Amino acid sequence: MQGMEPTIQESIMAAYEQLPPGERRLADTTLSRLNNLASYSATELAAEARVSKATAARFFRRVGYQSFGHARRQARAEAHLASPLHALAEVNPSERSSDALSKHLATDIRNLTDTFQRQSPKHLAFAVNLLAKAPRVRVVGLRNGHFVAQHATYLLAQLRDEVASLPGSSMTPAEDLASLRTGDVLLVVDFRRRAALLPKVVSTARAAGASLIFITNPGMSALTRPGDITLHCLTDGASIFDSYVAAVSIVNYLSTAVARELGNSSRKRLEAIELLHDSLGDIQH
Amino acid sequence: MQGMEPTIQESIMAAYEQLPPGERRLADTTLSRLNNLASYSATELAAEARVSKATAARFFRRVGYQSFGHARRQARAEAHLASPLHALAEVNPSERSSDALSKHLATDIRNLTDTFQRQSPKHLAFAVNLLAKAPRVRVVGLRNGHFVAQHATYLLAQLRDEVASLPGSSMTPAEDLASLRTGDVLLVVDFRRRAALLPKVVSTARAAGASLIFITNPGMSALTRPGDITLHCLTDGASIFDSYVAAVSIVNYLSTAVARELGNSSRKRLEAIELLHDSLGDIQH
DNA sequence: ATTTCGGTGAAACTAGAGTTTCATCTCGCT
DNA sequence: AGCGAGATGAAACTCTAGTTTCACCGAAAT
Repeated sequence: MQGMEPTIQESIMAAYEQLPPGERRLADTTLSRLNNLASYSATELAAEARVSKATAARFFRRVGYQSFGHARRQARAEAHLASPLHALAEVNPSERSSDALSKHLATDIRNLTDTFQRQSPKHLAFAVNLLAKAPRVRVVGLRNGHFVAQHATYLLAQLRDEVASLPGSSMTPAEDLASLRTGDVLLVVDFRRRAALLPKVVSTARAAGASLIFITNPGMSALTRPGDITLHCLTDGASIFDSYVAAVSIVNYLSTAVARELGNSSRKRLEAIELLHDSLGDIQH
Repeated sequence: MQGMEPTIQESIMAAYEQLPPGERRLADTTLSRLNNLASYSATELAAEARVSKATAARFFRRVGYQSFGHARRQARAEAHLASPLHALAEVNPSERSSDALSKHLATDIRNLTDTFQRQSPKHLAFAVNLLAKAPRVRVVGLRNGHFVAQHATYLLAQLRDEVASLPGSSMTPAEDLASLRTGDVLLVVDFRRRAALLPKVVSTARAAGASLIFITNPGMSALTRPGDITLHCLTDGASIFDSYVAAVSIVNYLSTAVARELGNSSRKRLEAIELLHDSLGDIQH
């Protein structure tokens, strides 16, 4: 670990004994705010320690930083390390080779939490209601979104009738789209690097009077119109590939909520499917 | 609760739909920094969202604050109120919230962390090496595992040649399986409620001398044999449906690691695919 | 007692952050 | 096409936070 620059705390503690009284008070208040130091201004810290701004400026220089700004920047970097996410990511402290693994995990946890944090319960409830009550539900997702769309279709089809992925077995989605009517729902999975086909699908469905629900990442709003429901899912990847963990999680949540809303009817349907699979020997228990 | 001033998040979300594109990007970066928003300057946020400082100033005014300074002050007040990560607090057994959304999120975070915790770096590295170096890679997943298998195929096919999902376009996987030889890899996605077909696929591949990598949940080992690689993914759902978030995350991680292992060759392939898509007008940028 | 020297705050100074203005651009609408 | 309405960035501007200067103070040393 040699050659590593010291943390703020280490820098301050190293100098602590040599500090004059005023600066020592300042050191104390600084240390006590260490976790979110970056959100305090030098002036505030100075006031808290009952010293002048001048002393504050000198203090941060004395303990080794070029300026308060430098100390603050490092403080923020450290705060990031000390965050709960990082702690969780350190699942295996013995392994130093698991660095990429920790980073990956941290990224996905962040995607999940940030995604759910920004969901509006109202929008979610509205989406669930549509998915439960619409005469037909169609799901479309291309390229990156395709597998998410398939998952959604698979789950919803266990709960209710008239759920289908499109394009279905046929090559083009035209026929499937043609069957859409007012009141039907099109669930659109639309991620970065959208396929060129998608805008046409969407506008066709819109023209047919279908309600639209989008699962998309922030910054992809070009296809949406007022009245649509948009559920934003973060897709930041730790490396070259985007991560669709949050989208999969949202799909699961939506499906669960649809099941709850449908109540008995969906339960019966699930049981019927179960029975069918059993009699076909389709599943190994 | 009436008369209570809205939180930063609420303020932003309320205006979110009406925001122009630039300000919306800014809203996204702001929301993603919500935890320690106070430690960022408006200039930094603006740079992150690739908008001008002017837009940043307008943004905070538009969402209802007198100035950025007011927003920042409130952000710090909230940060001290709200737990570091509201959601993560719900993970531990205090369990005071009956909120379905939090429970769902907590379950998926637990799935992720527990899944990564139990991965052996050695097994992972071995799997990555196989996926990178094998002459052919085939991926199979049925029912619940199908969409995960598709995702894996989609990602790996961008990195190397000879990756395919099976069953492919044909109805039965027999022909695809027939082409497997010693040294090839079969990636098997095998979750609870396995389809009856899967054991046959696996035994055929084994007979052909292919190496087997399993992505499966704990307690499904019936198909594995010594020498296979098994990556266990938790699939506990918060409610009726199992959650495949951890599996999707592992697939992403594996693919990323394969890309790293292949280095230049995979980079070239990615670029070639990119170029191809562009020339086909397949993607909207 | 005098000198010296580091600590300190007031105030001048500077730098940089935040705001405002204004010209440009891009839509949607006639 | 032509015309608003709104979005946006560059640059001017303002203001505040941070730094520096400088005079003063008090304690230790002579």
